[in-house]
Amino acid sequence: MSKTVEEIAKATGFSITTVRFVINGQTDRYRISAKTRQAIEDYIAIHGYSINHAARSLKLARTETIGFVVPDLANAYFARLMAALEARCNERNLLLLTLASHESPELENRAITSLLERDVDGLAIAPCQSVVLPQLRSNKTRASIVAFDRGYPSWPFPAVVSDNYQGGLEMARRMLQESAGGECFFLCAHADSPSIQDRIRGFETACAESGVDDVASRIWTDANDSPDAGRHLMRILIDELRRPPAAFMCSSLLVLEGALLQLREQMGNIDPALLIGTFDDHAMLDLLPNRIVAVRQNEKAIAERLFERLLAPRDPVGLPGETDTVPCEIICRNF
Amino acid sequence: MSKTVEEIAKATGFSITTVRFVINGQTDRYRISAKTRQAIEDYIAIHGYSINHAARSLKLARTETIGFVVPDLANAYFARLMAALEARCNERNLLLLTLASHESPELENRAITSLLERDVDGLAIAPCQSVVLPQLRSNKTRASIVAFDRGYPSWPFPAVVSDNYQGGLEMARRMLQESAGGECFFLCAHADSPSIQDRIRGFETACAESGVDDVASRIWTDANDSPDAGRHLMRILIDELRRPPAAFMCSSLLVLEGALLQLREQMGNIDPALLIGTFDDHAMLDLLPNRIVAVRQNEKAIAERLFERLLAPRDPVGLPGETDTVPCEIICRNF
DNA sequence: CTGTTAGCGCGTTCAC
DNA sequence: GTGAACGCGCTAACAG
Repeated sequence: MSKTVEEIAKATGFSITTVRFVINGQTDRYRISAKTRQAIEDYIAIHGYSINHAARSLKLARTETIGFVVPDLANAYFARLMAALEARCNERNLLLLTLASHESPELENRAITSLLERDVDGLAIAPCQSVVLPQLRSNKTRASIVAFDRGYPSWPFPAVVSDNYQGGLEMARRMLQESAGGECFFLCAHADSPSIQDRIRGFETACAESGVDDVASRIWTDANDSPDAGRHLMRILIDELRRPPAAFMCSSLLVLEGALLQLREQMGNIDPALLIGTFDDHAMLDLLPNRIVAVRQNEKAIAERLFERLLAPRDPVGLPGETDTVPCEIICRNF
Repeated sequence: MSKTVEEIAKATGFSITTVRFVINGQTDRYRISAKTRQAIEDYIAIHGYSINHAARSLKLARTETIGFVVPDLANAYFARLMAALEARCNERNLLLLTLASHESPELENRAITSLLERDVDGLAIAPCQSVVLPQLRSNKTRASIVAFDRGYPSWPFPAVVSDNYQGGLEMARRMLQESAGGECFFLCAHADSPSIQDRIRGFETACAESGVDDVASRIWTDANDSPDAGRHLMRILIDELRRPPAAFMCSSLLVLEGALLQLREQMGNIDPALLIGTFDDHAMLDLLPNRIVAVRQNEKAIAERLFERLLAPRDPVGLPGETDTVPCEIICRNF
């Protein structure tokens, strides 16, 4: 298997050019005789042909690859996004190169550098920092660059993000409406990220609509997105209230997880009357008896937009960079 | 940014060789003068250097990449495995190319073909079929090939798998011991896969130890691994028993999810006394009040073994292919 | 210490 | 219809 064009040419006795025309299906255009074509096709059917992408890429200065940098694939949202993007890439015979940054600027930079060295044709990044790697800025880089999930204003590239403001707004509205006495807290991790900021603004707007006067006391933030952050936030919230909250929403599933664990640990159980809200949906939420409001991001639509931007020729750096905003879906359970 | 070696040589006035020695840090070995080195380093500090991997790969017939084919990254187990493997690869400056087969033989074949064309140095595959793509068998393929997660006997490559027999055995033992009346059912999806077969054997052994006479009636199987399979299996089980089971275990989290949903739908709620067992652990299981036995596979150890085999030179095909078996961990909740 | 050269496999252009 | 030649950027071997 896996002959090169030259090997096939030698074996069949035809020239490299002829073999190439057959392989590339340009047999009509160059009037290759039917039996020549047949002979070469037969040989390939038996011995196979495997293109050498390194050589092709070197010649064409194009790799047919797309780079994809995500914070964490254990996050179901990013995993689904990757799946959707990979499907698109497959259709166009592009190879998707997925790397994880684990929310570490250093790993993110390594990933980007590595992908640029590999000369990807497009590069989609969910940044975990506001700083932009100089090589990305450079107009020498051929790749179309797109940010997603987090629209840092400092990033001079087009971005594709969920409508986090709308998500926060609608979730908070529903929570405030359902919650006895209109009590609702927001436990926020990774609070410096632009998408979380938008969610907070949505929450604040909903609170204002409902006439909540002390919005600031309703919002509890932590830098890291993790179950530990959720535990911590829930612990200090309970300490402050001297009782469990009647309703709370979380900025991510990880925070929710930690918050619920803390609640159960400290209170002995989770009150089925507790009203829960969370960003990102997860099938396992079905297993809780509580009323739950979940905001689900539309991964397929996001992947679609990303892909379009990735295929488009690279924008000249320096322009503001348009932002595509994709609506979220609100999912309610047990209401 | 991103100059080539030749551009740097031309710009600094030194030869390509000299520039390369500086870049590769072989400046001492070849006694490059300090000021030459400094001049070149200064130039690179300003203008940058980005290696062209396509050219390098073409020359060296080596790409510094590892291919990784998994059924589904939405499965937390594979996502964790990918993370562990990626970490190893990063250490050695290898790029991990991850593709998903979605349990489709066709997509799996596309993925493998694509990675072989890309000339990966190593290729780890969790096969979803017993058939082996001819190109893989061919000794022309340079890559070290390793199977994992599913040890199909027909695959002539080394394999790394969890000790599914032990996992099934220990989980079943614990379940039978805890369950009132020793009742325990096993809901199995993707039942034709070798790893599931091993889990079933473990279950059967534990049943035999406990003197269960009608083991066959305890095992319920489905071809696909999905929540729908879980729902279906639970529905026919309840139909058969004319009551919910006292204890059951599932071959995957997806099956568990479906089974619990079905249970709640049909019974109105999930009895907190229900004893649950499942393969693969998930943090969200913490949220259930039930006693739960979960088998957690050791992703880090598996990634380690995979990586070793991947780095080893390719085995001549035809040999049986050794199998590395990695023990699982049993996690008990609420006991 | 530094420079020159050949060739990896492919796509393209031009000549027969 | 077919063949030959060049060059993409890099590495390695050898020649100073």
